[in-house]
Amino acid sequence: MDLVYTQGIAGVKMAQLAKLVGISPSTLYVYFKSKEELLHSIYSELMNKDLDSSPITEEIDLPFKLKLKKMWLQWTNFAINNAKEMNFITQFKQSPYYEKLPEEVRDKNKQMVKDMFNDGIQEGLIKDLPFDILTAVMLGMMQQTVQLVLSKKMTLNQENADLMFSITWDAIKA
Amino acid sequence: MDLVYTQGIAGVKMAQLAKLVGISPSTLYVYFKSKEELLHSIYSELMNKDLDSSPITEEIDLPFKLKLKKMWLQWTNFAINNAKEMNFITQFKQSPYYEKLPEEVRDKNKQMVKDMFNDGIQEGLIKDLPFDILTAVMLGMMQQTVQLVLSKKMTLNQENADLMFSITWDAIKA
Amino acid sequence: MDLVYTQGIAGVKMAQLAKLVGISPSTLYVYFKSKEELLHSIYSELMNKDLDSSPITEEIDLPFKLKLKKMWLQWTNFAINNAKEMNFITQFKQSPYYEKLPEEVRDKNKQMVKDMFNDGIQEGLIKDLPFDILTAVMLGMMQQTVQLVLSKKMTLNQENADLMFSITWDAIKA
Amino acid sequence: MDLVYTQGIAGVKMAQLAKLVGISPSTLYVYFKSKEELLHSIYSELMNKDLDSSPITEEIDLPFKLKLKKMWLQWTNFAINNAKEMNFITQFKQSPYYEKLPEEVRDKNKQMVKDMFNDGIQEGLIKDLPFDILTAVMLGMMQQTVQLVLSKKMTLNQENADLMFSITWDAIKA
DNA sequence: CATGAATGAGCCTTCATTCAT
DNA sequence: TATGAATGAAGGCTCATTCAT
Repeated sequence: MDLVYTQGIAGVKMAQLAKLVGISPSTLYVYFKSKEELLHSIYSELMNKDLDSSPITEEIDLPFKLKLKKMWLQWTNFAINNAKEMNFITQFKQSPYYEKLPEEVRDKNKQMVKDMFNDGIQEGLIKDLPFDILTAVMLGMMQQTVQLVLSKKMTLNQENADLMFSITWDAIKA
Repeated sequence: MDLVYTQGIAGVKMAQLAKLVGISPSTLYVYFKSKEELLHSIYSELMNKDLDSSPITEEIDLPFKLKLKKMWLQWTNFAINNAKEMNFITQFKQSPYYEKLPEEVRDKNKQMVKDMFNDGIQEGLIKDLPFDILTAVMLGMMQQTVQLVLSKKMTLNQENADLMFSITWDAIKA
Repeated sequence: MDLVYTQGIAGVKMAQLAKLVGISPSTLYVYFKSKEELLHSIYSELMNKDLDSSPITEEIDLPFKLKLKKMWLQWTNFAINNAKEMNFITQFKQSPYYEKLPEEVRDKNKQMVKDMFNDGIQEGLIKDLPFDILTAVMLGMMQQTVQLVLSKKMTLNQENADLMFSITWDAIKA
Repeated sequence: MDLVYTQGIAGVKMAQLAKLVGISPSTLYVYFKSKEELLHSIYSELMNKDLDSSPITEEIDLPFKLKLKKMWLQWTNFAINNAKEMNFITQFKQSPYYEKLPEEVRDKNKQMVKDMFNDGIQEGLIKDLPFDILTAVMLGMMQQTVQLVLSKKMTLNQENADLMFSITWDAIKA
C-alpha cells in the first residue's frame, strides 16, 4: 500500500518491494508467479477484507435517519482510515494490470444500502429517487468529505460529521 | 489524452505517442526536453485551456439559484465533454511526474465561485458554510453526475439536469 | 552460427551475441523483437540461402550416373562447408523455439531429385523403389560421409569421393 | 527421457523433473550433486544399459550375410524402440553438459562388429574397405530406416526389413 | 526541423542450488 | 532420507534518451 501510495502502481518495483519486506526478489516469485499476479492477489484480498472490516452493522431499533447517518459515517471513516487501500484499488483498476478479471461483484453491501433506501422511501422520509441517484448523492458527499479530511482542511470530529451528514440528508430528505 | 485514458499515464510510451502523432520519437525531443516536460506541458496547457473553454459567463440579471444552476450545469457538461482531459489531470496529479510544480493557482474560476457563494450567503439563500464545504458539495454532486452519465446510467437531459441540481440545491440551500 | 555451434542454441545469450557483433544488446532488440524472433529469422534466411547457394545445377548432357554423382557430391560438399549452418538448423528444430512455424516447404530441390530418380528408374539404371527410400539411401550415405570428414577420419578428396559415391551407387543401382 | 524428448535437454528443469518423479527438488540433490552430475549419471547408465539390453547375440552357425542382417536388424530395432534414449544421448552429446567426460569407450560392440566385418572381408563377401567406412554405411542406412519408421513413413515389417537390409548389403557386398 | 540508429539503465523473471530442520 | 523455504546469479527485454546527419 505504501509503495503504491507513494510511487504509483507502475512505480512499484519487485526488488524494492522485496527489500521492504525483507526478502529476496526471487522469494517473491515463490509466492507470486508474476508482478501481475501479485497485484491481482492484493486486489482480491482487499476486496474481501474491505467487506469484512467495514462493519456495517444493522442496528434495528434506531430511527431511519440515525441508521443512515451511522452507515454513512462508518463508510466515510472506513474510507479515511483505509485511504491507501482505496488508493490501491483505484490505481489498480486503471492500471494495465487490471484487465477485466472476472470479479463476481459482491453485492452484500449494495443490497443492504438498497434495502435501507427502500425503507426510507416507504416511510416517506427521503425522496423517491432511483437507487443509483440516492447512492450517488451519498457517495459524492462521502468522497468530498474524505478529501477534505485527507487534505487536512477538516477533521472528522463530531461536529463536522454532523454537519456533513446533515447536508447529505438535506439533499435527499423528502 | 487517448493514450492516457486507455493505458494509464504510466502506460504512455514516447515511441507509441510519436507513432500515434505520425512523427519519429526523436522529433518529440525536438519539442520537449523529456517525457516529464512533455507531460508537464500538456498539464499546463490543459489547465489554461480549461479556463478558457469553460465558458463560465456571468449573466448579471439572473436570480441567484438560476445563476448557480447555470454554473453547475456548465461545469458538469464541461467535465463530461472533457472526460479524457479531466482523467489526464487526475492521473497526472498522482503520478510521479507531478512533483509540486509551482502551479500558480488559477483562481479565476475559484474566485468567481467564491463570490457567487458569498452573494448567496449574503442574500440568506444558502447555508452559511465555509467556502470549501460548499464547493465540496457542488463538486461531489458534479462528479457523481458525470460518473452516472459516463457509465451510461443516465443522460444529462433537461429533466435529469434539473433533478441533479435540485438535489444539490436542497443540500446547500438555507 | 559459431555461438550455436559452440554452446548450443540454448547457450546463446543475447548479450554475448551483441558483443560479438559489436553492438549493444538493446540494439539487437531494435532489429529483432525477441530472441525467438531472431532465431526464427536466422532459420528462415538459412532455409532460403541454402537453396540459392547450393548450386544444384542441372547439366543436361551427362549420363545419369554422373549426374547423380555430381548432385550427391554437391550436397555433401555443401553439408561439409556449411556444417555450422546445418548444425543450427538441426538444433533449432529440436529447440523450444521451433514451434511449427508455417514453413511452406520449399520443394525446389526435392522435386529436382525426384525427377532425377524417376529418370534413373525409367532408364532401368536404379532400383524401382519409392522416392523416400532412394532419398534415404543418399542422405544416409551423405550424412555419414560428412561425419567422417568433420571428425577428421577422412578427407573428401577425389578418391574418397569416388569411393563413397560408388558405395551409394551400388546400394541403389538396378 | 520424456522431458528431454519433449523439450530438449536445455528445457529440462530440475523442479519439473522432481515433480514428475514425485519428489521435491531438494531431494534430487540428495542423490545428485548437481544437474550436470544428474545428466552425466543418466548418460552413463544409458551407455551401459544400451550395451546390456541390446542383445547382440552371436549365433555361430549362420552364414555371414544372415549374421550381418540379424545384427543390423537388432540394432535398428533397438534404435527404434529406444528412440527417446537415443535422443537423449544425441542431445546430451551436443549439450554444454557434455564436456569430454573421460568416456571409457565401450568397445564391446565395436569389436564384435569389427570382427564380423573382418570375417566378411576374409571370406571375400564384402568389400575390403576400412572399418570406419563399412560401419558408416550400416549406420547411415540404419539411421535413415529409423527415421522413416519414426516419421511413420514406413513400418519395419519383414518385407521392409528385407528391403532395407538388401540395399545395405548391395552397398557393401564384394 | 526531422529522424535513423543506437544504447545505458534498469526491471521482471527464471532456475539451479543451499540449508536448517 | 526428505523437504520447505529461500536466494544469488544471470538472462531477456523495455524504454527514455542521445546524437550525428
